[in-house]
Amino acid sequence: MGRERLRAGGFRLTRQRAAVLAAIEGSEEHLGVREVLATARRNGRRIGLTTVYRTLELLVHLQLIRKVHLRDGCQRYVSARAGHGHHLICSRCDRVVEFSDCRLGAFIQSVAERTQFTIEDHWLELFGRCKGCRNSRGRRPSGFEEKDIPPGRAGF
Amino acid sequence: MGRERLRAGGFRLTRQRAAVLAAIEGSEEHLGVREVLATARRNGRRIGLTTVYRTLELLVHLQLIRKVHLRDGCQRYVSARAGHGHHLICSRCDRVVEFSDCRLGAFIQSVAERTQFTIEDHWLELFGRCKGCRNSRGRRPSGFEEKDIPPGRAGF
DNA sequence: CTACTTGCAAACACTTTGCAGTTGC
DNA sequence: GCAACTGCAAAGTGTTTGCAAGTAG
Repeated sequence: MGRERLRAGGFRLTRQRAAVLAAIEGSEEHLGVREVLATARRNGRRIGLTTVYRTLELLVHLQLIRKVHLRDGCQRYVSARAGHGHHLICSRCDRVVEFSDCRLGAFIQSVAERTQFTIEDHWLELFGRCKGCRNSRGRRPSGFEEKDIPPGRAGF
Repeated sequence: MGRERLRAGGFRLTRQRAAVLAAIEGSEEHLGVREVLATARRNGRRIGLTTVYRTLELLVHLQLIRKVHLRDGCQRYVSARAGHGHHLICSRCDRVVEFSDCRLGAFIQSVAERTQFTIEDHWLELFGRCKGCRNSRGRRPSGFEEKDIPPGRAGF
C-alpha cells in the first residue's frame, strides 16, 4: 500500500524504505528513530541512521506514517493507516491508542471566526493512564515533578 | 505575580529569574530558549544560557509559563497567564494565539469509556494562516513540502 | 546507464552536568 | 553566613550535511 504511494510520488522503492515502513507498520507501539533503526536491522536489513531520518521524513510527507509528540517533545512515529490520527498516550507506559472521531468541526469554525485565521489542520493528544497503569504509583516524569518539595525548601 | 509563586515554592527571586519571566510575559509571541536569553540580555541583564534552561524548567513547573510545541517538535514558551492554554499557530509566521474554550469534555469522557483510560490532560493545537499571512505564498515548511514535484520526478 | 539513494564521517544544534564563584535572604 | 543560585566549559544527545559509492528502474 505504501509502495504505490512511493511510486506515485516519483520515489524509488528501496529495501531501506520498505524496511522502515515495515518496522512501523509492524509495531503496535510508536517507535523512535533509534527503534526504527534497530527493528529494521533486526529484520536483516542493512541500513544506516541517516537513511532512517531521511526516510521517516519522506514517509511523513507521503502520509504513510505520522509523528507523535510526547510531552517532552521527543518525536516518535506510528503508521498512518489507523485513521485520522489523534492519540491517547499513557503517561506511564507510553502506550499509544489512536482514535479518529474528534468532532471538533463546530468548535474549529468558531475559533476561525473569532481569530480571523484560516484553520488548516489540528492536532489533539490526550494523556492519561491506561488500564494497566492506572493504579501504579509514579509519574514517569519529564524530570523533576517526582521530587517532593520539603517544607520551606527547594527540592529542585 | 510570579514573585509570590516563586517564594511560595521556596525558591529565591533572583534577577535572572525575574528577567526570564519578564521576557516571556512581555512578549506577544512565544519565545524560544535563545530568544529568551537575547531578550533578557537586551534588557540589561547578565545571564547565561544554562540559567535560562534551568529557569524555564522551573517556571513551567510553577505553572507561570507554558510550553508550546510546534509541529517540528521545537519547544517554545509563553506566559501561562493567558488562560487554559491551547494554541492556534500560524503555519507561516508562527504567530501564536491562545484560546481556552475547547469544550472537549463530553468527547473526552466518551474516549475514556471506550478505551478504559483515565484521562488526565489534553493538548490541542490548531494550525492555519493568520489574517496577515492568509494570502501569502509559501508554507514555511518543516523542510521540503515547498518544493514542487516535477512530473515523474522526485523533487525531494 | 544514469539519476536517485545510501551510509559514513563530520559538522551542527540543542540540552545537561560538574564545579568554582556569587548572591539572596 | 550559608545554602541556593549562577555561569562557564565540557560532555552528552539528537539531527543534518557533504560526498563517494551503490542501486532501482
